Amino acid sequence: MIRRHPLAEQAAEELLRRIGGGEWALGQKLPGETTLAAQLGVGRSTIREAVRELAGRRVLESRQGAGVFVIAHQAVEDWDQVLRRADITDVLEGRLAIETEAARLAASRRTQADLKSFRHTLKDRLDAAEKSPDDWYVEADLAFHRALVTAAHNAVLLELFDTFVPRIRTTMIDLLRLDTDRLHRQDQAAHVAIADAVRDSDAELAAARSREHLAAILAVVR
Amino acid sequence: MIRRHPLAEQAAEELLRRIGGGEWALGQKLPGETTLAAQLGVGRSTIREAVRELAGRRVLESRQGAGVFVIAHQAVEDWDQVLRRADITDVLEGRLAIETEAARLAASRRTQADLKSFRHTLKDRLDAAEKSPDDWYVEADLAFHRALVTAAHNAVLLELFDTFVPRIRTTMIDLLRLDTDRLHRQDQAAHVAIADAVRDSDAELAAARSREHLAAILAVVR
DNA sequence: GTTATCAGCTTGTCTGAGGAGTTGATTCGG
DNA sequence: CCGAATCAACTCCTCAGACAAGCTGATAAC
Repeated sequence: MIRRHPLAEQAAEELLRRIGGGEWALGQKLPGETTLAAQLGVGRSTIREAVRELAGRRVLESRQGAGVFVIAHQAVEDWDQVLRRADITDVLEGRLAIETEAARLAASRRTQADLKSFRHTLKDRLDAAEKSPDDWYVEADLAFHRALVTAAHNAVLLELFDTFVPRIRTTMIDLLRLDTDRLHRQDQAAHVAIADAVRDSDAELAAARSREHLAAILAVVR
Repeated sequence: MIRRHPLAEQAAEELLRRIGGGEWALGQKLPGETTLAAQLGVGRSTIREAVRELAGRRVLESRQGAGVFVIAHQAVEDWDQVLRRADITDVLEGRLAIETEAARLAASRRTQADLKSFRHTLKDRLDAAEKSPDDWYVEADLAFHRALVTAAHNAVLLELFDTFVPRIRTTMIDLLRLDTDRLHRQDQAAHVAIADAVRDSDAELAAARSREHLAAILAVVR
């Protein structure tokens, strides 16, 4: 038998499986360390580490003197992982939802600092499009989009965008490998157009232009 | 009443602080367990539990014989917690972004099963609006909205919606306490209207009606 | 120059001991 | 009979020591 995972991790997975299977109700106490150790055939410290791991994942909570309690039936969604596994089209549609709404809000909330940030990131993006390697260009592109979402002044939308970024980044780089220069330069105009609509406080136009731009990317992938 | 954190938790927080502070680069090895234990003035098993906790939070990774390595500079975003702390207006704007896009997509992707689900949840919602306590009504309302997002057939949007639900649920219940019956009955028409637009495959109308409905809720909060 | 070996590191696991906190039954006072 | 104080048994928490298992880089052998 090959053991690629340490015992403590295996024990954690076993416990998580049982918890998910409803063996213990929410808020209920698990058997004691010694009992669990005997049940799984491992030492006490191994069980303790397994419990610690699940505590880190916000599934268990241990209270000295009282016991170990279930506080969630499954691990919190690890969004990085969810996004890594999701279809890229689903991810891009999610991005489209977030960013078009952000563009709409930004049109009515953008500050002078936001507009300055647009000018900055747009210039960087243009420079990068002309003479930088793919990954730099993608970074510059994402910087502008992040500035746009920032201008919406909505913490939740910004956190969502940041969560999406890692997956989007790798996708964009992959896309550029295939389609060498079609996206690069003519895209700059689309980005400027979005920024202009936000500057002019035209919410509908900003949203429409964002949608159009992101739909174009989506079309390439599909 | 002050809650005394166990040493292992304190050690984990200290390590997380140092990692976030950039003391060790991504992928770099931490000092050995014995070294860390001496540094923090605790036993080796305490350090091990701290490392295990951070491993559960996907910040550290330990490889037998090699060492403990940094795989992220901060803990993954716990979205439940982010949403709990965020302004409710920000949360509702996020929901609006997700759901209007979902309505738009649903209009072109809805299946017969989705339409059946609409009829079901709308009926439940009507019943609950007439004669059920607040929390049941909220549950019925959310069930319809979830059916709508499900009909978009996009796993990311559905996960996002589910992430938002806990926070939205408590907010809705709070709202109903204040504003006893103004929202209840007249809202049913708005929900039916959304479902009809999706049934008729009118993407723009479905999105517009969703936006209008959710903006109304947002207006109450603001 | 390439491969084999191995000493010295690392983490993994178990055990025993004692400390600290919680809980529920028991006892005591009214 | 009821409420409060007591306390024993249970729980998790921490430490120390021992040994196993795995990795790494230096050294030796070819």
